Amino acid sequence: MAKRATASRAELEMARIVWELGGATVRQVLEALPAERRLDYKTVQTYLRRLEAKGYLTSKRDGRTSVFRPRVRPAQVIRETVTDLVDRLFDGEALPLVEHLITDRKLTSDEIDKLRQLIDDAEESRS
Amino acid sequence: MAKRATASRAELEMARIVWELGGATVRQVLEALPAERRLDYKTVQTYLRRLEAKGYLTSKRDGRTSVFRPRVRPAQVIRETVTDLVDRLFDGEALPLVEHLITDRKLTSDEIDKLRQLIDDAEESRS
DNA sequence: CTTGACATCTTACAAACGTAGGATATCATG
DNA sequence: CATGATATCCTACGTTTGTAAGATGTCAAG
Repeated sequence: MAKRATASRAELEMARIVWELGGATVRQVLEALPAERRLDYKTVQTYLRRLEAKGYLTSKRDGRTSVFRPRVRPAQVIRETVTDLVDRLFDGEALPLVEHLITDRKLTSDEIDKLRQLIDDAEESRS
Repeated sequence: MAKRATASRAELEMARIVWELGGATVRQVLEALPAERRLDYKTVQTYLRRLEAKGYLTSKRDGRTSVFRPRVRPAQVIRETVTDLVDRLFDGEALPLVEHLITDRKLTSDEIDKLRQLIDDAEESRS
């Protein structure tokens, strides 16, 4: 595990979009941001550049534009980020966070069904 | 909701301990930290002071020692923190995070049982 | 060809963070 | 009472973060 520097909150926000699109230009990321998140083009560019420097993304020049693509697997970054949160806010226990998510964020009944399914699956693959 | 400044990662780590203990001195927080987290007494003190300045804690002098206590409800801070994470990393969707927690962090079967219970309860109180 | 529009690259810059040092007061103990 | 341990208060300081400006290049349209 090459220990890359941790990505900041704003950087992760950009990274997620790149993951979702599979790869993206600065402009595409900018446009994929929620409407209320009004950032300058240059700002987004800075974040993507920093993510590249930190090893999260690679860029390839296509004409006069750079296309950024994922370099580490999202699941990996998510794991690290969530682990850090769980460690700091929940003393390393995952369940309280799940509990918070279920009780505090009102899940729809669809989501609850889906969740039940997930649990069954998880239990099945439990040794 | 008086918009207090967001607490940093290290600060939240301290806040959690104060919540857990109900109230604590610098030394108590220091000693409650995981062994591998080797921070200076003064560092912890700085975090607690900053948390107080940001409105998360209050302090009361007891002799020559200050006792810090929670000023905002933990659940509130957790909600804000988790919401931010979910927004940035999961596009606002809570379920994928739950999914990650269930599949990626191996929950024990005890935890899975507890989880089922939580879900049933949640469904019950669903309108 | 000139002029926008859009890119990149480099640089900036204040605020927040992580982490602690110094100065100084106080309390227990030899 | 001198001394070490422990506290507080205030100050510091390099790094990261969030956010963008300036300089410069390029392509497409009039």
